Amino acid sequence: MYQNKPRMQRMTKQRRVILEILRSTDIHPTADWIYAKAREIIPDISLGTVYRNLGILKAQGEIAELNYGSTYSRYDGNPHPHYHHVCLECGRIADLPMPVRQDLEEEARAKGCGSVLYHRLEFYGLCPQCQRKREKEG
Amino acid sequence: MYQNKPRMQRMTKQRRVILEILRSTDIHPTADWIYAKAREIIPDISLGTVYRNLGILKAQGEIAELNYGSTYSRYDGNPHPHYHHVCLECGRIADLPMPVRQDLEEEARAKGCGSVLYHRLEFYGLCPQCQRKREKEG
DNA sequence: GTAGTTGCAAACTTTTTGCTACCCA
DNA sequence: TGGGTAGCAAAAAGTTTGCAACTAC
Repeated sequence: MYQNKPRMQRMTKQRRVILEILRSTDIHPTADWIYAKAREIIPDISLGTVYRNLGILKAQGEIAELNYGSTYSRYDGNPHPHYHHVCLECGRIADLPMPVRQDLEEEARAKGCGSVLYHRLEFYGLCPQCQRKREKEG
Repeated sequence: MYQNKPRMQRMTKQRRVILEILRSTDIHPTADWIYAKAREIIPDISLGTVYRNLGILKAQGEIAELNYGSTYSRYDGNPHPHYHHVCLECGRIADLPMPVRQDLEEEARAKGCGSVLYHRLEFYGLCPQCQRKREKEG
């Protein structure tokens, strides 16, 4: 939705350290946490560099970002459980008319990672409009 | 994770309008969009009021907020598809060792809401640590 | 050598909050 | 009438960006 994509990449010390930090933990850290860790190794690394590299690594598919694809929240007037389709092109979010699968929660509970009160499921792809537009443009 | 929860609630004109706007659309709008719509009805409503009421309505379970429960992004060093468990108490995010269900994508595609390239599934509840803590505290 | 990258700092965006006046129950 | 709520504006929090110096290839 917003990202820089230079043509060629360089493996700088900063980028390598950020990637190593991210690969050596499973806590799904925030940019700030990564920044603090990185400073233990490169004391004068800047937060801007951390963000820039996270963006590049994400664009390369080396890492994943856990959010809704945007910096702001969206609100849903329907508080009952249901699934969503999110368009990667225009950001449109649509309700999906498919039944909520309670059996997924059973399966998750069985893994012993804690209690499960509810779940959320989102499908990412192109909405019908953007699909059509892409076909026309080739 | 952060929210105001007054004991008693009043149904003000502002709150009613915000709720009506949210219930009368299916585009899953942002706070700003709701603010613009609300101003057509209550010209001097403020953005702060919109945010405050969205928070209250959410706490009451009248509406839902579509984000990760926090304002910042989290990063995952593992870019391969997998599911997460999010703790509602401490915010911890854990990887779930369960297989990715491609059949869910098939089902979603069949609904005709667009193409589906991948999906995301998160389970919300208490992590083992917070579960134990709650048991001890009664 | 050169184009991508860095640190720094300022800017930007979204959301929260302090305060006083207000108004719903 | 009292306490939750509104508007306003300033602050906070997270993220992005312009720029000159630097560096990996």
